[in-house]
Amino acid sequence: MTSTTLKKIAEVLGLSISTISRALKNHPDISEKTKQKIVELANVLEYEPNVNAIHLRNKSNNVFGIIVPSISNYFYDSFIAAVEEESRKNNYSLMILQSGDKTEAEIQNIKLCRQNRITGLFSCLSTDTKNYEAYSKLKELNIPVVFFDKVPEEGNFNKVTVGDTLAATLAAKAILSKNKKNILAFFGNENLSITKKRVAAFKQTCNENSEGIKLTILHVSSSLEAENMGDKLLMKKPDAIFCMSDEILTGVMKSIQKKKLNIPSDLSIIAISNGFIPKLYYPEITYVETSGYKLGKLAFASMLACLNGSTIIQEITTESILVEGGSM
Amino acid sequence: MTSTTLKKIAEVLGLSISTISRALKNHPDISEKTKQKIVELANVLEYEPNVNAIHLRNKSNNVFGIIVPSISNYFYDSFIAAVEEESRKNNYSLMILQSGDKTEAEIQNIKLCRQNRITGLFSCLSTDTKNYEAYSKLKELNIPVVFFDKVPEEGNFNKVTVGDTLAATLAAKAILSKNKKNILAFFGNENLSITKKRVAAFKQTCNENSEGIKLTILHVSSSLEAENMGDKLLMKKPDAIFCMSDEILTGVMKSIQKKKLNIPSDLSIIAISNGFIPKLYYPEITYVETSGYKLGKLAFASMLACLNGSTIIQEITTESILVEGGSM
DNA sequence: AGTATAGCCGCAAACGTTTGTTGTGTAAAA
DNA sequence: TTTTACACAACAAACGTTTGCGGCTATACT
Repeated sequence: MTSTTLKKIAEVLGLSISTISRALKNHPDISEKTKQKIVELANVLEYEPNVNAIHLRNKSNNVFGIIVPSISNYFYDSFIAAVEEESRKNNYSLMILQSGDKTEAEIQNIKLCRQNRITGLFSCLSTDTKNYEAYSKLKELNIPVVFFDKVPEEGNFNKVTVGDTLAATLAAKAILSKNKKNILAFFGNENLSITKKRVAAFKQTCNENSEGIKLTILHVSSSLEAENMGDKLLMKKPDAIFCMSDEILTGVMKSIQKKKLNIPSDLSIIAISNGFIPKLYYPEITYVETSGYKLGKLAFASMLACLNGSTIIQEITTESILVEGGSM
Repeated sequence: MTSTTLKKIAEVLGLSISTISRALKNHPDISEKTKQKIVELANVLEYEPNVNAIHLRNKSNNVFGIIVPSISNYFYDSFIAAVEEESRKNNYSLMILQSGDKTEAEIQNIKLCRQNRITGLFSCLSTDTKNYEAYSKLKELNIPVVFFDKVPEEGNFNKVTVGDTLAATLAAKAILSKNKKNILAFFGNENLSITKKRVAAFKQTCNENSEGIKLTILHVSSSLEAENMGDKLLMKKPDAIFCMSDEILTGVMKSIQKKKLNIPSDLSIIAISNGFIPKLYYPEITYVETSGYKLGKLAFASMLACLNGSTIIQEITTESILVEGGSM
């Protein structure tokens, strides 16, 4: 069975195609009686406009692209979920691409987006992407780009990020307020701006209240590495541990379980997280929330602003809150 | 800046549009010299074919739809990741929709797919979807549908599922081989075919080797419920626990950690899982693997078969393997 | 020299819309 | 009755491709 078109309806009713088109869009030029007849038949025949034809004609295709390192990630998932929700609400569809955190794949994806003449792009940079030329080209084509999470350090781009500084500060304060003295802080790849900001804020907060505090800062690049470092450094009896991400937290927690340490009596632990992983443990881990979902909503709003002609380059940051588990 | 079209290239070179089109597709009718000139200019001008025009002309749009209950789910994520990989490799794009496990949203999504004239649909049923009419309509329009994970119990549909029976059997055997006698088995919503199959297989395997075995079967519908049931039933000193899913496992594990029980000395635990959650604990939980990734690859192969005109209705099941952690 | 045969390329229609312009018929105003 | 106006609907072009068919030129064959 072939799908029904304006032409088919027109033939059945003995009217012209343009009349059908206008009737279906409730154009005032068409009389009520005619409209009724047309709408009725359209329903019977289950008319669905051909989006390709529409987009071809209108030179716009109502599709957003979205590039994430990986789709199997609770943070990006919830980001995507938020964008998807808003997109649907606003009659856009979504094209989701994974970069695998590789610059090459990222560029390939951008090209794919160009080919598909997307309306706008949400993108999260791969760890070692330093060249933003491909993005600049999109801007030349009048395709707005909103970066999220991992964003370019410079350049005139729209960015939405979690409040790294605030989040790390909150976590540090939570630790200090419990009078902890021997703090072990785990961070990720030190080249990422996200890491730099968190380290800086964490350090500063600790320094401001440094009365006999011993702070050890570690950089690890995987869950396994975090676990191994934990295995070594737990011997030194830290009384508080900070994990900058879920991935790190899972590694450290394995190390803690291995040693059968009790939380929070033997040591406290706190993380920056989206919330899923911390709630997996008992007691639940106290964390500073960085919501991918909220970030997604913000990103979408920023995108909409661009589409409505706003030329202001925005750099938005989400608020963070402390969510108490039982690990402090 | 406006994008370059065949027409533009044609004008610059003083050739006809059709010649450009053919040259770019390496049609034998066009001479090598002309081809070279054209390809060269196309590169300089960064020509990208307009997919909407192509799809309009060809009446096919190389987009697959994929409906999942939720995108924030490790199992579905890896399923999507696999399909996305294959799609890209085969020059398709993907339209990802979430049903939120609600029939209403599911139907809405199917409609969206129809509107976009997708090439094919991958769908996972919502828990209480009983009416497959919307899917039948797709088939009438010659749009192939491949169901995955949660599939219709009847009806002539293509389905790919994890090997529920085999997986549950493997898990039960693993438990029995360790000579456990007091088994607590957690299952999900008992209306789902997936649950029914797993319960049946698990029971049967236990019965076949039932020498003084006490088997308690529970149905829970959330992680929290699993945790609560665990809080109660752990008093009865089971020596082995089975969890049919990640969600249930996380609940039970909290309950176990709460009671500071030791795994595997106090009790053993085994789950059916994709593998992410079990590896979060120490010792890592032994599980029977049901890979969303593999399922995705299978689903895609099935879809391709449909597209190539195969009219055979397939019902494929993935193999499961036991992955040893330290929890048995 | 005349005809057949390639080799190379252009014409034009079609895919399904949208929309500016033009063309009817009828009713109200002059 | 003639003009003016308006309500309603049709015409046609355009969006960027693809592709069957036909046309032209030059070479090869009789």
